[in-house]
Amino acid sequence: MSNAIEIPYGTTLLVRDTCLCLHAQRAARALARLFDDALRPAGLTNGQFSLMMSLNRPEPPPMGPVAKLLAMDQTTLTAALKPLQRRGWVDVIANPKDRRGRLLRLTPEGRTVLSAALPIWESTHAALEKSLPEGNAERLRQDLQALA
Amino acid sequence: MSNAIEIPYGTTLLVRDTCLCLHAQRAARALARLFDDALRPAGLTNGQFSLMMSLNRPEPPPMGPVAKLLAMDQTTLTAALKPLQRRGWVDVIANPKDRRGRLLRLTPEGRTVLSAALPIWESTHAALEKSLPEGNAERLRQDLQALA
DNA sequence: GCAATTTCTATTGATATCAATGTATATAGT
DNA sequence: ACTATATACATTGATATCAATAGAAATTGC
Repeated sequence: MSNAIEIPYGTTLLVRDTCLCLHAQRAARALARLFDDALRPAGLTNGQFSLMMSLNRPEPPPMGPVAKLLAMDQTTLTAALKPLQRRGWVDVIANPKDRRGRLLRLTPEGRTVLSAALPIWESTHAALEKSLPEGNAERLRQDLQALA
Repeated sequence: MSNAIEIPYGTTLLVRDTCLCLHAQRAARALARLFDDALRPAGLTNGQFSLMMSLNRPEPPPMGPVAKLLAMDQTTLTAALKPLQRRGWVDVIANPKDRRGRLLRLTPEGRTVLSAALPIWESTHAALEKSLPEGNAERLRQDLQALA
């Protein structure tokens, strides 16, 4: 008898075909590339666009809620802010209501960049939705929402 | 009159709620955390699990098709292989049929690690599917597949 | 008011992701 | 065979992602 560990090839195919995590990572990579390419002329990645858009509020939000909204680790958010701060598109200011925390505020330059990127997002997203069967976009949004 | 650029808050909310790319990134992050946590005792991340599982084939595959299967950049794959090679779980060998290319092969140790991780994946994925409404998992898989 | 706990964020180290570029080999056109 | 093009992969540099840890300030229990 053999001690060799064998995972049946059929099992491999099953995991490949059914793993929701793998499917989500694949789709996330593909969509990231799509929007990164489209937004490149505006100088933003898809993540930077989403982050900056989430900061366009009447009142600058603290970091915690923004990280939660984007379903990302707080340390990831800290790192993601660095290049945006460096370019002068986002200010990280003290929170007068809570001296532990910071507030994230778009600068006027940041708003200019973001508004230039907005029509690119609109056309790219419209083309994407059009490429999906009727109704699938909304259904997909709801299904994804249930995971995050 | 003012030159200030203003993106209406309503536009921000619309982008947040409808952007498929953002929804996909959020879901991908959430599922990555779920499986990373579950697989940690096995010493694998979700991405390493998917990658190693994709290498469990009758014949060791070249890098290109593996990168395509995972919908990742080829340079990402090269980088992802580094820690697996270092730990002796994957061998990168010359391709006798094409001297430009390499073949990726699980080592016996790699198969041991992978087979230990497999039941963790099974239980984690079963629990995940159970948490979704009946039929949504399969539908979601198909919708995600259409994107990647 | 004080101590214990919790919350908010930063830092460090490891891995993941991709663009840009370069090198080697294979393939196609002639 | 020769040249031009295409393919396969590595390297570098920038950003993204998270765990582990630590510090500071707020909150809670008393």
